[in-house]
Amino acid sequence: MSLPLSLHLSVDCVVFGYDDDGLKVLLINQKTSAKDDDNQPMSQLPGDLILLDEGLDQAAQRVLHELTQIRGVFLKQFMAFGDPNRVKDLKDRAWLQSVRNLPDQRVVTVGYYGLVSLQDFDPRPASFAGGVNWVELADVGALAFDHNLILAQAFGTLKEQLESQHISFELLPKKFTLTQLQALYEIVLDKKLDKRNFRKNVKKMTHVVPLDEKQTGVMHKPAQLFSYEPGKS
Amino acid sequence: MSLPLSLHLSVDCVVFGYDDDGLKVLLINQKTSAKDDDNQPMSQLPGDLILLDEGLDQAAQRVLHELTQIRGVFLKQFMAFGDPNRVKDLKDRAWLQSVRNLPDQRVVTVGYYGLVSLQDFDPRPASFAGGVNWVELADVGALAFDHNLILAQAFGTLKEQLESQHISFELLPKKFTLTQLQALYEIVLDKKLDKRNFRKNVKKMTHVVPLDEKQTGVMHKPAQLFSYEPGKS
DNA sequence: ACAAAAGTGTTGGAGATACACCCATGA
DNA sequence: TCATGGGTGTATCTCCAACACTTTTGT
Repeated sequence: MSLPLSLHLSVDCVVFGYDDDGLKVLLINQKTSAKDDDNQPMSQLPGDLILLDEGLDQAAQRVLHELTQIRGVFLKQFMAFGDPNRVKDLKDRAWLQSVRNLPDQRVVTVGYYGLVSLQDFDPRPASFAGGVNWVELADVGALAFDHNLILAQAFGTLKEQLESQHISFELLPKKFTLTQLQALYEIVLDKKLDKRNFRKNVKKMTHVVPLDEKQTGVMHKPAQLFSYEPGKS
Repeated sequence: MSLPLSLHLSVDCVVFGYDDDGLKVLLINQKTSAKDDDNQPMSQLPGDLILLDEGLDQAAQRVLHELTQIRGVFLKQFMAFGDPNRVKDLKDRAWLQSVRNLPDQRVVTVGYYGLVSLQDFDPRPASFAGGVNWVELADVGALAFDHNLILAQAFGTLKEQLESQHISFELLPKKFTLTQLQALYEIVLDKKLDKRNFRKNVKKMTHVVPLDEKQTGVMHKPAQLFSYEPGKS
């Protein structure tokens, strides 16, 4: 039986991005040390150790910014992952040894999920520290550590909280059409919705307000634009 | 800016217990060192540091058992608490110094909520390491560290998940009446429910099955007993 | 017989679902 | 004028809320 000892704590951010193509997740490539064998580098969620004097939410914002240049997005804690062997897998050892002082130290991580509008936020993050990619959810392959598990849990949480928490608007441009909002719901909830009924429901949401503005440059009847007003009711 | 350093990780368990008197939470008294000034000892949630080679869920079960003799209850992680100052408050320093090797070390904690039936589980825990008490939710005073916050969050989570997660049955005896089930719902959700409508809804839950058994020893019409069958649908 | 909680159906209203056509724009 | 998605109302059904009396036991 081992003593209670110190360990490392990290945050990992599962950032979902949405545009008309669908729902994507932000992944970074591990920078493989130059001399490394060049199988393609492994992908992982943006995450890193927390600093000694910062809070968890703060750490998540900092780490995401440092690794991807994205700043100030909605990020919410959803679960801690503490399997004692979660960073012990063979496939992950080389990379850990190249970046950590104590590569064998146990690491517990706190998962955050984040939401971004790819359209007007356009966080095409400066490639830095490897590479940063938006990957379609369906195209996500094997990730480092237990990051596939973390991603799956984050997506589950997103589904659960989409309706109750007003978070859909984080994924949309500031000005959006009802069709965009509906498409987002359909993707996340993975079911088709009826247009008229959907709009009836949106009319009841007092925090979704119509703007005096319409879509332009489309080759069909331009849609009314709406925006999200968190203040309202 | 400080370096990423090791820190301590703990688990804290918010164990709710239910009987006909209502909903209670399990608290322990901090063992004050003998020479200590004897203001009444401070109460806290059962919690302790995790060991180096155990998972989080496992740690929660172990810690709860060590501190309260309770074993094998439903425990579910709900949130990590990582404010860098959460164990730095003056009121908590004396106790930390008496029990920890590194009393100044930052501690991040993972919160678990648990559910127990006080009736047939009857976990009147052996008094050990101070004292163990079931305290009515309304009577909970100031707790050590940020434990009031943790308790509040746990109760919020319980409310949210009571209906969706089949967890009400953890709080009831193995054999229960529909009136008991309804009373539990009324306490947790803090609203009165209609008896007939409630029973209509329960009839739809295929995992609540009637037994060939009735209440005995009551001075009124004895109620049908039911039990929870997790297997069913 | 009485007290005390168990058990049981019906009705009305609100909210959800299903469904099809005309409209404004750019090409 | 045509193609494309935007925008709108009604009928039905399901689900939820409200409501009161009879039954069984112990004393």
